[in-house]
Amino acid sequence: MVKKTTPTIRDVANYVGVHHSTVSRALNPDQKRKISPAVAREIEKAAEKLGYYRNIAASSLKRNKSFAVGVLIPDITNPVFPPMIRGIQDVAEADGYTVITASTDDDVKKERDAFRLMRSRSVDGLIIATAHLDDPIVDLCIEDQIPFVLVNRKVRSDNVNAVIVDEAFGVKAALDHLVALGHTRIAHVAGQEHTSTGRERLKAFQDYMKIHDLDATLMSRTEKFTIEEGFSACEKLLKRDMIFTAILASNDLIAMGCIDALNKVGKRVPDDVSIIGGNDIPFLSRMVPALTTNRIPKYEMGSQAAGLLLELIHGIDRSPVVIRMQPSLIVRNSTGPV
Amino acid sequence: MVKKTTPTIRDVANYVGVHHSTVSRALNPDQKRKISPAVAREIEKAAEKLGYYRNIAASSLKRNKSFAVGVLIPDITNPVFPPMIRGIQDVAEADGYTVITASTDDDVKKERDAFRLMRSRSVDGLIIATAHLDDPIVDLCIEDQIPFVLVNRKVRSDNVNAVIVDEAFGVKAALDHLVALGHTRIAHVAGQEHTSTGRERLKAFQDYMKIHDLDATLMSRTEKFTIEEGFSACEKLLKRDMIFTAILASNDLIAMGCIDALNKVGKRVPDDVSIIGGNDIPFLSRMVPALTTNRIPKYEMGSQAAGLLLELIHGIDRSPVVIRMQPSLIVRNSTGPV
DNA sequence: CTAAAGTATGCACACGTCTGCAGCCCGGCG
DNA sequence: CGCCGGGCTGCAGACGTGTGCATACTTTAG
Repeated sequence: MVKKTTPTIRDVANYVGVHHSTVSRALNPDQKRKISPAVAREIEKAAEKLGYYRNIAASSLKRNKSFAVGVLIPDITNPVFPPMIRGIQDVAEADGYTVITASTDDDVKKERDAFRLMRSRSVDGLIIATAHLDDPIVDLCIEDQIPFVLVNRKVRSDNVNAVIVDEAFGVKAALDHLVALGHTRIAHVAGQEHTSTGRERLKAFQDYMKIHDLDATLMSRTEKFTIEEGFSACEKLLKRDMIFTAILASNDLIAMGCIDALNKVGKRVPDDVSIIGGNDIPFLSRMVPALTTNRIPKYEMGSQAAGLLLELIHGIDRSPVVIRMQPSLIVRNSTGPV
Repeated sequence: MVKKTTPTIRDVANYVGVHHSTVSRALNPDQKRKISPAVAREIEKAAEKLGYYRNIAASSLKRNKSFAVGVLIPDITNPVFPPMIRGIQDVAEADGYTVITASTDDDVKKERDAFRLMRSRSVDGLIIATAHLDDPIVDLCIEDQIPFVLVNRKVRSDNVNAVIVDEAFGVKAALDHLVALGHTRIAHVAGQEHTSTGRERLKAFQDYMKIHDLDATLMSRTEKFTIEEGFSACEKLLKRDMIFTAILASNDLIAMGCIDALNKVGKRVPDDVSIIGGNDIPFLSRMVPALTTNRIPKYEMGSQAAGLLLELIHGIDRSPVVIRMQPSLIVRNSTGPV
């Protein structure tokens, strides 16, 4: 058996008896009107019959357009991201775009590699969920004029398209809830300082505490949004012999780490310490304690970001917009009265 | 400001003062030895300086090789898959391959679309986690001579590369555990009949029950591996007034659905009914009840599959292998004595 | 009936990279 | 001194598709 070479546009053309340019036009939606309907139908039939697939590499080369968008995320294994990715995929694919995702582990070198890869594949746009407050990748995108939109995290400047969360609103709701339960000594376990999420949540915490005349110094930082980091940050808090009856954690994973650290020293949640997370990753309601958290619309954030990106790719230009999604506080039973 | 066009191999060549073919060779690891080290170094410097990225579309077109592999999964939102994907990405990327994933929702049409997409992008190989027992996509791969390996699910034939789980072993371990606890009336909530996972687990269940002279008719089927399906399947079981003290669910999500259904009618887990899931998705240990389950090595399954695929792509040919990974029963507290 | 306008298709080249072949230079050997 | 061989580089064509331009054919208006 001979190795079948995949059919090209010319094979289809020969089969039908027309020039290959005619086939090219017939198979391109926006050129199809130039071709007589009868011929077009015949070409489509032949293409189907021969098992023709357009060679995107060739198309991409000629048109200088890859019909692919890149997605940069810290880690696909973090449960926040799959729904976002799905949101992105659903709208991008509906418009004929392929999405290529890369995990960067919040590592600057991997981020650079991923960016180079995306450039090599000449993606038509980029969705970046890995942004640092000052991000060299973002600078590169601007310099190289690659359409991009940030999701989840933003950069310092507001002059960049982004779909993020109204952190101040979420933190206020969480703290209102704790205060209503009678808590006054509330600690914050902050996320990475160089991300907007970590920084903004911390700032909102401090602002709130100052306004309400509460102690804003009960605080510990983490270097990553992980259970392990939450665990050790909470341990530090405990070792410093600080007195607190509640913790606002920067996200759910950190909150889980805190719970572990508290349990380790015999403190119970919510009886001894109330705790609130952030993001609302799946299955929280089944856990014990079921974590009170700020839910963010992960899928919608992804689809919105993709929508925005497609607008940019299609050349619709207006000034950059920062879309802030409203989180909603989901009260479960990791919080209770003092 | 003029729109900068991205530099090509020719720009680099002009900059250095050599022919562009020399640049091409200098930048290709396996051709580099043909170039004098001095020139090669100079070219690399120039490429870096000018911000050159190889245009993969052009390269792909010429070499008839895309350095991309496709991954077909049912749904990226199902927590089983992200670790597998990560495993695939890590080994594929280490070898210079980009991975493109598509969610198919176990929908035949979407599977076909995804396959067409992968063909269009002329991926060098495919990893398929969506296989049905008889799968047209697999047939297409064979017909078109596209290297591929199955992961998670296999097809009827053993003559196809696959990395899967030793289901019989897992089911036996789970049922041994239940029997040791004194259970004799054990129900099975089966997964999709047209998948190897669903089918093999069911068969292992029936075989085991027969050997141990237990009632193998306590059974309900589902159409998807989801919480909702598990819920309604369990409801059916309950409505039929069957007496059982334990459930072996085909996977964790189905098990969760069963728990919900049991709770709804006031039955407690594990006091009234013991239950065992499958896969060990993340965070199970934090849930209540903490689900007893068969852990499968998700990341390793992904990385093994990718390794196998790369071998195929590199032309190493030997007869197809079916790798069966050993699951390990993780006993938590969704199971207890009768 | 003729000219203009419109429609449908063919022609040829370009996109950026790769690679077989040819040719050059240089050192070594007979 | 001439020839050979090996190392390095240039040359040119090809990969499959898209598109501006030319051309042939059809329709319409005057």
